[in-house]
Amino acid sequence: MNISPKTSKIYCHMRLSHVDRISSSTEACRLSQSTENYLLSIYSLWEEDIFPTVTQLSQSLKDLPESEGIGTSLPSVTAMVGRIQKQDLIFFSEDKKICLTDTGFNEAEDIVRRHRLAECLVVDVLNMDLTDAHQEAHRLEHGMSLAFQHHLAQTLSYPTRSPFGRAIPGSGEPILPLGSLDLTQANIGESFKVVRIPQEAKDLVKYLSDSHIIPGEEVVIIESAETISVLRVATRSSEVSMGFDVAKQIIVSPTT
Amino acid sequence: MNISPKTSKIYCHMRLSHVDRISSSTEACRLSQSTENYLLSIYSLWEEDIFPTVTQLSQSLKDLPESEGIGTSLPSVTAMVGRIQKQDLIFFSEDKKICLTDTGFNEAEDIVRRHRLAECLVVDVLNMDLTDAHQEAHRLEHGMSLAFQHHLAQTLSYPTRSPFGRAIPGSGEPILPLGSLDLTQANIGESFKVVRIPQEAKDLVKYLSDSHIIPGEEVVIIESAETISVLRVATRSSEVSMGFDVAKQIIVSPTT
DNA sequence: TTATTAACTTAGTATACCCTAATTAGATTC
DNA sequence: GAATCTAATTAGGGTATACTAAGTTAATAA
Repeated sequence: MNISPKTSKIYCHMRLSHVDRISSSTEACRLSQSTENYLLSIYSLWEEDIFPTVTQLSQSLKDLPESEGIGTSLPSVTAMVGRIQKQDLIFFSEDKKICLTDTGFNEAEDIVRRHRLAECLVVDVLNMDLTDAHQEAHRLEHGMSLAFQHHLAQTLSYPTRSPFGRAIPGSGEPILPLGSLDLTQANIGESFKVVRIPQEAKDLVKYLSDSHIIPGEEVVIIESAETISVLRVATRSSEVSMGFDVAKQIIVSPTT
Repeated sequence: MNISPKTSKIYCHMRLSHVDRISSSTEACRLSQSTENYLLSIYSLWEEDIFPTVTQLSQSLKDLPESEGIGTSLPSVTAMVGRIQKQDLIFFSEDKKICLTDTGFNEAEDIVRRHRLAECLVVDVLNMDLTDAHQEAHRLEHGMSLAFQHHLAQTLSYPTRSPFGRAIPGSGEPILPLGSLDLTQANIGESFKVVRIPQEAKDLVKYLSDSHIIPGEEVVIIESAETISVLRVATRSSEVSMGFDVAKQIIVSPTT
């Protein structure tokens, strides 16, 4: 099958109204932490227009902080996915891709919101290093009640994006602002505002935040050496280099 | 055996230097949430000079918020206590009372500190209701890293007591200030400062905080009707009544 | 001293996770 | 079309946690 990712999203949602109706029954008890992790991963991939296979999901779970590779063997993931499927949070498309049902999508939005609000908490309130924010949030997210979430959002004046630039579900913010592109696509000499940076790799996050390449800051491409796939970027404070693979993960939008 | 509780505390500590030395070996991985809950309960009881039996512990675990009675059957507690004992966090005294080893005591202090700092967070930073603080903190405590703890303490200007008046371990604060007593022991007409109030029963917490009977506030006993075991107390804003059993749980100290 | 009770343990299960190793299914390739 | 390779599952086991029901032990009471 070869539907474009965007189409798949719509397809996914059309599907679920079916699936969902079949049995959205007994869900009195909260989801397990493991289940929450799975939904978080699946949602994050969905934001990148990816509907993962079991193998891909297993791969992406390995990137989750705190898990340290535990619970990510293929059989474990298969079994876990089976359990989550039984709870009607996900379903398989015909081509074996994992998709969120309506219920699953709502639950995923909730856990992602908690995660990103927690990131705001540790960075904006507790002044912790951006480098640790993702990991800390990942530990905290499971213990955040709905009331806690609301009060936290209020305290933070209803943020719409995480410190890494990820949209907080329910805030009305689009996943990416219109017209945004990754750094490799940005024109040399033009000024761009950083929208989003990667969050998993600690070293990278440290490098970027030290270089003032964080959401809200302005950057200008100075030089793009395609042969060696290195980009040279001017930031507020200095000039830095980065490989294309890293640049691809940095989303910017034109300064209007 | 009939050692007084205070004596027992000392006894306990003398013991552990033995016990601890035997095997303080492999504890690379963090404690399970369940274990943390057990240590929290045992530590809280210890603060009240109680060294619980398995049955008492089972009882006190039922009072923990969020657990909703789950995991508190006698066989479950017996088994769990056995596991925790194997980790050298607790041991049994000759008269079958559960005591913390040195390691266990340190771990317990840590989890209690996290719990009480979390209570400060939800009340002082997020402006949540005192009524919910205990429960919210109980959910959050497990996800708080050491770094998070430190930053939180700093943000809160290193508090020494929880919003309910419980001492935060490591802050140097004594469990109870010298000369403190419970409300039933307070002289009529004298002014006292509230030190500590109960935290578990939500209705009671609501009643007390609505009546301005919270740590730091001043109260005066107006009347003690022993025959009906009812105390009449003047607070900053009004006069309220309470049974002796409740008054016993409210600790005050003389206003010097 | 025996009967009763309270406190605790053991037995026997169940569930939610985790793993490695072996096998099947599906697609690709020769 | 048979060989191969990858993706996914099944097989077989393990741990931590939960339960009910059926003992056991120790103290108390008759």
